[in-house]
Amino acid sequence: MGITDRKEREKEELKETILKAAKTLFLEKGVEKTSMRNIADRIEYSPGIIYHYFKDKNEIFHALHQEGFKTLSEKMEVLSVIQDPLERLKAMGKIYIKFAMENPDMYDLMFIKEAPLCHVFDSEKEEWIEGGGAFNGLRMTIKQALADGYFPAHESESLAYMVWSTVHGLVSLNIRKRCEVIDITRRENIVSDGLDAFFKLLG
Amino acid sequence: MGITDRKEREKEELKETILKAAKTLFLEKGVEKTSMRNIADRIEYSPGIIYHYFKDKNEIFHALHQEGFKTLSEKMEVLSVIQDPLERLKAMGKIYIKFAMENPDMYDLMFIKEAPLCHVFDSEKEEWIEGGGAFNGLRMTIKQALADGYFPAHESESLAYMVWSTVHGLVSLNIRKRCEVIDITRRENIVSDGLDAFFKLLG
DNA sequence: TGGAATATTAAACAGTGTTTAATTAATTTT
DNA sequence: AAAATTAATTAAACACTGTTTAATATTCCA
Repeated sequence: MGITDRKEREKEELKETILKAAKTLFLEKGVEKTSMRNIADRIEYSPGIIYHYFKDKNEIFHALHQEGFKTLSEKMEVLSVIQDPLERLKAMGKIYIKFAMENPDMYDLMFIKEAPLCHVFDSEKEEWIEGGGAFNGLRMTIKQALADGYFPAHESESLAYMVWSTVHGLVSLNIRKRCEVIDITRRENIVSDGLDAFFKLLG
Repeated sequence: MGITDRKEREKEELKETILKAAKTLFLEKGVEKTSMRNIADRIEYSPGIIYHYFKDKNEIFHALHQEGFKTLSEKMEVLSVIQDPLERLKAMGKIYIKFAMENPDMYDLMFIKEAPLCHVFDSEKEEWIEGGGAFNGLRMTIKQALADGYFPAHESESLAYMVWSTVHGLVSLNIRKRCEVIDITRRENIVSDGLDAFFKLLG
């Protein structure tokens, strides 16, 4: 039946409209400072309607959260052509940081904010699927590096976490404006300079 | 005159009481979820009174912020006896992480949350004094390390930022519950294991 | 066309940070 | 000591917030 299909589509459309408006506002003025009424105003509907499409504000957040991970993992796809694990690792770091610096609010949503993660993995103890997939790419690369003789005496899981921590630290301190302590002449490029320093350390 | 002094002291006392109540609640249920009425309830005063001692909620946050930095810098004092810069750097990392893991909510307040930093350095462009002091200790240690021949071809500012980023990343990903991606058998000790991996990389 | 289902809304509820004017208490001045 | 002044404290209000409810408008199918 094409009719029910179209109905479904139209329903999906409004859902999409809500999501788009929410995204704009969330990334513009932050999640906390965006109210349901703000979203409703923007799409020219009453606030109540949103609750027909999303359980609550957190569910909207969660939908955008997933969207962000999809975008990031798409950007990581180009890595498959890089054979050398160390080179791939470095390229990975660059992509990660580029994504974070180009979409700071989305990065914030994905990795810094706290609110709604319970939503993400608490349900059915499925352990944060999106994030797990992304981290697995890093883990595999590290494992291959170890197998190829890089980083002797290291162990994959803690090394992978440490690598992730470094790139996350570089961008999150910057996003959350803790870089005021950095020498002003170095501040502008401190994130990529820090990444280079890390690469130098990796060898 | 002792009388005005005592008055001053009594005034300070209520301020201290507010601060203590706010701290308890902030660290118990988070800053966002603690309302001014909650604080007022706890000290058995009306909500309005708080505004006689603090401009707004942010100012309370800021006061606790400073307190956290004082505590952390006190813990760093023992470092002065360590001569070798690399050893001192490692000890620094351990203290930093220990502080963060023992006071996750305070750490969150100091380095992860975003709200009130404008308060901290925007006033008089004095550039985030507390944080600057703490970072300077790291910077000095790194500079000494470079002077002593450690980390050849590295440069102090970006290296210092990278080191800070790594330890911050290690703890902040953990505090903000992004460690669900880590192998469950390794999860409990992943922060200190990650730190060890970093130390191994430093040499 | 009438009845059922759905979409949408207006209104209410309990909460928020903050400001205001009023009230109580303390201090100083007469 | 009494009155006037100042400070401390409060109750009430304002304009918000997320969410729920019952009522209304719209659409669909028989």
